[in-house]
Amino acid sequence: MLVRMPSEPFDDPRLTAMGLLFETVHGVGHRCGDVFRVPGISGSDFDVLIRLARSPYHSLRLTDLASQTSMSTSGITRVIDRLERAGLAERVACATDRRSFLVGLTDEGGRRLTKLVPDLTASVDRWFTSALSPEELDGLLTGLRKVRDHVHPGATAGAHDGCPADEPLL
Amino acid sequence: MLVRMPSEPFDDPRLTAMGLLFETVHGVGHRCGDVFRVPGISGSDFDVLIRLARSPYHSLRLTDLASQTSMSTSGITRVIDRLERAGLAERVACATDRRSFLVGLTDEGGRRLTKLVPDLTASVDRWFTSALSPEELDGLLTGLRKVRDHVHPGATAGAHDGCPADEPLL
DNA sequence: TAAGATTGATCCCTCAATCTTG
DNA sequence: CAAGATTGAGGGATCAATCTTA
Repeated sequence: MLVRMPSEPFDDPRLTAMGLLFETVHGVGHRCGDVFRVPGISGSDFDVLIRLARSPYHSLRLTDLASQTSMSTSGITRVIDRLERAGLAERVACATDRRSFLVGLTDEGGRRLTKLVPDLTASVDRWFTSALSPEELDGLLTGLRKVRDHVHPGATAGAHDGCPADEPLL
Repeated sequence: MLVRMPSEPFDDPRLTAMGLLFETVHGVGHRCGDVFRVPGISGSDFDVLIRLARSPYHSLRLTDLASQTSMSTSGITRVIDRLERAGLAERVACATDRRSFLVGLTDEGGRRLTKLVPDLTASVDRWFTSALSPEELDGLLTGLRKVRDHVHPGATAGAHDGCPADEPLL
């Protein structure tokens, strides 16, 4: 205990930069999370829902959801279990590959999302984007985009390439 | 299923900005996390260890760790349980307030951290800071700092104000 | 053999309730 | 009563193993 240690390596600017990055999202998540945590939806649930809403025919394969969200396939399985149990999404067997499932947004899922998004947008504005000038925000987003592409190429993976029909599910 | 929905509210730039923020940290965490995950240290464990290392006398109160890290006091209790079990930190009863504990870094904890940090710094450099030009990084950090201060004032809380002795623990 | 999905075990965190001390 | 810390219950994520299909 109580070793006298050179604090230099612990104050490396790259380390503090990472610390800042984590503290910031943690804080933003904490502030904005209440919006969907109240109606019993987790952050991952919301992430999946909005990705479905933005996809053609409101559907994606489980695998594509996994790679887009950087979650394990196991994790996605459980998210969809929850959403299906809540009636917000549903699995549809893939016509061209019998190993695979598409996940589609239900009407109720769409309604819930539509109800939720304005509040969330306001909250994000309140706690994140409005804290910066347009120039500052632009600088931040440019940096983020570049880092994101560096650590996670394929963030937009599976936007309907192989299996999923380019036709409505039903 | 398959409602035709206006995708406009779902593509609100503030929402995509938040999505980008989350994707980025998630990606960076995933890339750099192996450095400490391998020797069986979680992200929160590391966060606590390095905060201790940076504090005077390598010690902080549980409560202060909680507010600095934005974790619940319960969460901090369990982190310290793990670190104590691993011999990397130890509780010391607070002399001036018998409800409170200081947590101090052990010699072994200091060694482990010293061993870990260079690898981590290299990994952060590899996956985060080196992806940007100095100007871009500067813009990113400026924005982050501003948002962080907005959502989480008191990030530096408890840097020895009340209880903790301004003297060595032992 | 590999890809898509699921299951069981386990880890980490939070909330609510509780105990002790100020 | 308020503050510091701990405990039990429960949610959410991962890994490794497994099953089915390509």
